[in-house]
Amino acid sequence: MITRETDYAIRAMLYLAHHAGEGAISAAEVAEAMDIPYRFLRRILLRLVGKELLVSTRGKQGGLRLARNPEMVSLLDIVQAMDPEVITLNSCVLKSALCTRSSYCAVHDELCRIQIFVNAELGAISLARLVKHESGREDDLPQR
Amino acid sequence: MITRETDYAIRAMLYLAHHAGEGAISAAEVAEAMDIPYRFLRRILLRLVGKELLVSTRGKQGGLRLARNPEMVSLLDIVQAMDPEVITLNSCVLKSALCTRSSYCAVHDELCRIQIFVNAELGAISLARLVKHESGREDDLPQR
DNA sequence: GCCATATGATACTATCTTCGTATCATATGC
DNA sequence: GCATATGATACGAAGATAGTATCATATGGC
Repeated sequence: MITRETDYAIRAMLYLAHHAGEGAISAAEVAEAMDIPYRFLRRILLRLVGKELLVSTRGKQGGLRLARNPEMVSLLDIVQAMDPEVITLNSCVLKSALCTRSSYCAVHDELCRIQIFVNAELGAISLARLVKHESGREDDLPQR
Repeated sequence: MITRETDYAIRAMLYLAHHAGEGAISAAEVAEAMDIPYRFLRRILLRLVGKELLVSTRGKQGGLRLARNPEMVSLLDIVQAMDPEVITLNSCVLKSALCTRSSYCAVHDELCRIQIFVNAELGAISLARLVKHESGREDDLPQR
């Protein structure tokens, strides 16, 4: 399950992707536009900067920008930046050694197979693609 | 994420599938064989009975049996019996009305698409298939 | 230089979920 | 009648989640 924290991270990245090339945008603006608690968002953005998905500039006129082109950032990048394990189907997919039921587990194999597909799909969804899909409905876009 | 509770439910169902046609098996035996805390398992089995995936008989010589053939029980059935929401990628997949960011959300659409695939895959994995896959390794099977 | 504005870093807290235990009631075969 | 089995709930500890608070630091404009 994607947590609300990760959901906020995706929304924030999407907002910045919508306004890519417009210079730095403040956390306050993102919080306001995307309806995210400001202080909570601050901590999330800090993490995204740490994971090098965003770059920040401090001081007046400072703010956040995408570190890469929207084409080069996937949902998987964001999800993994926020929590490397959050979307796994089952803990044994990651930590197979912990599955003590037997040395071979058919469930594990099946879940791994599905997990690989899910990760591939998330990896194929770029911010650019999401922005493009939403651009068909200008009314609903978050405006500055 | 599949919780440990759901994981235990799958293990228990698998054990009962392995021994389908052998009459009722007690919760104590399943707990012992599958290394699951007995009282915790009791509550899980109660739920599986309530969801009509298992049938129970009380009293001496009582216990649990699969309510259907192993071919007719999928991982999706078990997961949904334990927690209808647990495996969803994002809460907005289920409760789209709660997604207030905008009336249209590209992320929602993408996640829904992946979720549908995951559910279809889980629905296609029957207990019979899992038992068959494990049967190639008799050493690892839980024996009575 | 000073100050408003911006992020960096981290500590704290309330609530919810998860995992597991405990208790008592009820049914049944020998 | 008693050992053995499930039915139904209540309870509790630990961890995750969601959000708040505080202080430090950097920077542009006056």
